[in-house]
Amino acid sequence: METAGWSFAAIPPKTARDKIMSAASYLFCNHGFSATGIDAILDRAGTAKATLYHHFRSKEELIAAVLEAEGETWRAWFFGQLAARGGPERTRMLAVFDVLEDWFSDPGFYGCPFINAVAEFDTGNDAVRQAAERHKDHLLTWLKGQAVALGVPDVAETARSFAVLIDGAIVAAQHTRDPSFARTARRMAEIHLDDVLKHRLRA
Amino acid sequence: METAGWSFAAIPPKTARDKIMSAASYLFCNHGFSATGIDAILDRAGTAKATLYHHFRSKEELIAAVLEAEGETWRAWFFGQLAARGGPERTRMLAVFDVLEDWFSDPGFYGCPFINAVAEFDTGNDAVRQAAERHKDHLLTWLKGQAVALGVPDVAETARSFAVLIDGAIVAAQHTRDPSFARTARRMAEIHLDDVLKHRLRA
DNA sequence: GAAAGACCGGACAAATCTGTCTTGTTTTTT
DNA sequence: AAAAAACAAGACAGATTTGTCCGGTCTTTC
Repeated sequence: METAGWSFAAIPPKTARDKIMSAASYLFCNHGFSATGIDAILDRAGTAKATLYHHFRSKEELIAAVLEAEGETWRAWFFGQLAARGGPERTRMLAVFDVLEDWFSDPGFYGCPFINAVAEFDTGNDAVRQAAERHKDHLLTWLKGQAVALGVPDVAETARSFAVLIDGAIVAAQHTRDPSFARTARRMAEIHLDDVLKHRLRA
Repeated sequence: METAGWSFAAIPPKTARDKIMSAASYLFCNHGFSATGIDAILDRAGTAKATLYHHFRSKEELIAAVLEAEGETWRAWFFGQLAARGGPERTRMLAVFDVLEDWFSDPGFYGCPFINAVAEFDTGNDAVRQAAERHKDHLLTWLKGQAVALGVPDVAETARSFAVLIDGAIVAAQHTRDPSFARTARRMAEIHLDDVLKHRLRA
């Protein structure tokens, strides 16, 4: 059904644990975490309830496992796509928005699981918030590395700017189902880099 | 407790209907829509269950009413803040990010209710998605009006760019609890305006 | 070949969910 | 003052929730 490769739900499941993870990923991400019941996951996975509670102590632990797996799968796909693209440093850094557009264009695109999870649980759920923070740290680290390679004067601020653009593009694309918001974000990233690198030449 | 004025939950409730709306706003926005039960709303509101179902046919209708009221209250606050700020056109358009920073700085800030609602329900819930679209249309209309007043060549693209920056700043501030992402977004808005207006001078 | 673990199917418990209904009191309107 | 609407308090129904447990089957591993 889905062959995009950025969702854990798309990985062909072999063991019962994988079947549960795959079904839970799909349902959590498409219908929400609270709204998805254990029974619905079991139905979709075709497994027994005892099997689920053998592998996961609670629904909360299953949610954490799904978020972890979704993040890992997505990052492997995302950074893999980035690594496959060549060109000068600047082009490779801006390529994040080209890869984002591919992501947005998938018919099964449901936004960022971490953004969605924080939005749903929000106040008081530190486990979810910390998982989202870890995920975003991976991205920020990569962005900082690229910024350093580019010779950007304020590395942290450039990484923050890219993070804002990425989050904004994700949310806008999720709401409108219009993948071209990735290009809108890309244009702003371009002029941001022009701006900070121009200032560097002046100094 | 909360005096910020941008949340419906902060309006002093008088009638039982308002008490229900206020309690529902707070709980929905802070603990999630699905996770908040009718009984929890009743407890917080101090009203009877029959009263709730006298005013709202179902929980779904209550959610819709809360979203509508939250949107209306927020827009009244937001555009009121913007209207109170003077200065040249450019400054007033960029002031959206100053007002956003005030919003982010409130201890009770829980993100945008519409972003959170779409994130939670996502697939298949057109009512929520359309409510979010209506809300965002208000903002886009205002942004386009400002862009026209500024003499921006591509009004639609500038409005889209601002929308991406606004959504991105909201999400980043919600995740990190760091209001200064509004300033990061503002800087990119500045250079975006510089860029499009410079091109206009060239032509 | 035997032991161990993974898995199925479903009953079961206890709590919680949304929504209805009844009875009676308070408030507002006419 | 009388009629009408709003509200409180809570019982109740029916469905659904998470999580446990039991008995039997299959597959892997040593």
